[in-house]
Amino acid sequence: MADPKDIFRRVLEEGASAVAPGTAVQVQIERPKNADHGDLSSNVAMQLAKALRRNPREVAAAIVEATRGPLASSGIAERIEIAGAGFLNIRLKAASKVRVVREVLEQGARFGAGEREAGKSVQVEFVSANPTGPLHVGHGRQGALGDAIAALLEFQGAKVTREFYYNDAGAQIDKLAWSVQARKRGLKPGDAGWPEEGYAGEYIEDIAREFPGKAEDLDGIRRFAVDYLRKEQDADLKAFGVKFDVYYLESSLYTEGKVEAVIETWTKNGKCYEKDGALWLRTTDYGDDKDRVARKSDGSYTYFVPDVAYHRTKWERGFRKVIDVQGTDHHSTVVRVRAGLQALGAGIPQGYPDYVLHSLVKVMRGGEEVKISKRAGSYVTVRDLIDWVGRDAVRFFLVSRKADSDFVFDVDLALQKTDENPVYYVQYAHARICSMFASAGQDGERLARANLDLLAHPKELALAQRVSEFREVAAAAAQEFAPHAVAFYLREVAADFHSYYNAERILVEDEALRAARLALCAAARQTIANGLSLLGVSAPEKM
RNA sequence: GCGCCCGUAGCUCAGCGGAUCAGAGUAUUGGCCUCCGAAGCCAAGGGUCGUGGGUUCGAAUCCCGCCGGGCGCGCCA
Repeated sequence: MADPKDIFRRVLEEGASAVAPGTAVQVQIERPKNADHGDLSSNVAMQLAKALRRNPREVAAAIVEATRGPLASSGIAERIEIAGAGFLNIRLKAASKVRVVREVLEQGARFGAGEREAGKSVQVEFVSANPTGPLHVGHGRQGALGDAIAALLEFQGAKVTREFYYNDAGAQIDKLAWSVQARKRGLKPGDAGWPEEGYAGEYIEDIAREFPGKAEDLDGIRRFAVDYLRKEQDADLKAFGVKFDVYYLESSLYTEGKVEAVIETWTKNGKCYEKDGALWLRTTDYGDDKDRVARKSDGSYTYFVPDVAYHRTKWERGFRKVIDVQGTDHHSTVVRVRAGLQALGAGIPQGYPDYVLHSLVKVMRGGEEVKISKRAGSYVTVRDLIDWVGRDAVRFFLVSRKADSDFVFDVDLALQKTDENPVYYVQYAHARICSMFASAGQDGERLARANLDLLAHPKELALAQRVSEFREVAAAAAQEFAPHAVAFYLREVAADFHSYYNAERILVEDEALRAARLALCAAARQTIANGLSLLGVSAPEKM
């Protein structure tokens, strides 16, 4: 509540309703980049001017008049200034900028947390790789994104389930088994007798070599290969720092009759019809371009039926908010799955589930693109990236761009210029502050008692204000499923700290001033640690 | 051909429910370690925000066309 931004907003809301009774306006507050425009700014006068058909500056003047009293009693600023076309700017008093430091020290790891999703049961499904090969960089992007989105929602009070869904019995698995069998028999990709669309990767050879049974034992090979690859994926995820609460097997949807049940419900609702020997679902009733086959003429189901059955379980398990993190190559399934859920007539909302689709990662090496495909034999794996640049760098890097932007991972650059990865810049700020405390001593009592009014240097006030932005950054990132906003924000906190550190000595002789400065630095450190934690990146005390 | 996404500095990318939005990093150039960590700081140059229209007092941001790129468009998963 002590956030000056909220106070300013309330003051302006009162002012706006005094000047223009009955006019509904959403007051927007910005933080101007240009210091000449004060610390907080609003264009509410321009918005009202439109509704009132009056000159924006006149409206602004009226608001200034109406808010004089409330602003003074709020104590956050001396006065409102009118600028430009009618902007309302205020300069915050140092005391109100710096107050956040005490809150950070009190709240610790909880600083920045919100209640937007309090009490909600949320599920984030991501990675969901089939056990047919090692995880590739696309899975890495999903892992980094999904885990960060889950953490952001938890930070807003949600109870989050991280879920991994995989196909353990379909045609892909058959191909896997045949490929291993062929390898076991000494065949190589391209040889006569090599399975069509078989997996060519070297890991197939590894599995074949380690399989203790005979090449004729296809079922045994299948079980062994799936088990082998599941373990490998688990190890990769562990190295990546991602943990799942639930692994959901597609095969269970069949064995528990859930796929059949979906067809029954659709049929009962009159959403199916027979044509050309197949059973079709009227997805066009829900915005699809054309109807889709649900049960093929050979009696088997198309993939989206179990997909719908799976999402039905999400709804039935009580998840009212579900986020699926997938590559954009899956975007055509969005409409289909949603349509299928609508056709169940269970009251599932139209926009259920939410999707975060990320563009596929393009890996460049030696100036050439490395093709990413499970079916191709050679692709860059998550494990490769971790080995090359380290877990922290991979996670920070993969999450520091918005999901739908094209992503070029230049392996050579990552290899050669490890030190220039943004993650080190942020971690360095954290380590630097830790280093100061190593020489100054950790004394929470002294920090808590520090007289924050001694902080008056512009860079101190700038850092304090930056720290106070963390709450809204975390809240917005959670709402928009956009962890990259946190990554960008952390760079700014680090920049403000580094700049301050170079401009002013922190460990000064004056004990009171030193305590105040250390308190500010401790707040910055806590903010960086909290932010990095959301991204699954460590905050090292030494580097 | 249709659908979705993208096009912002040499490069990698933020900003996109309009105004105080022309930004960051990197690269280039020039400064800063007898002093808390130089993995840092300070400064400079660099962009008609793909393009042409439209809406608006005001558009990188909203709408339409076009150009360029990506991904989908199966009784594959």
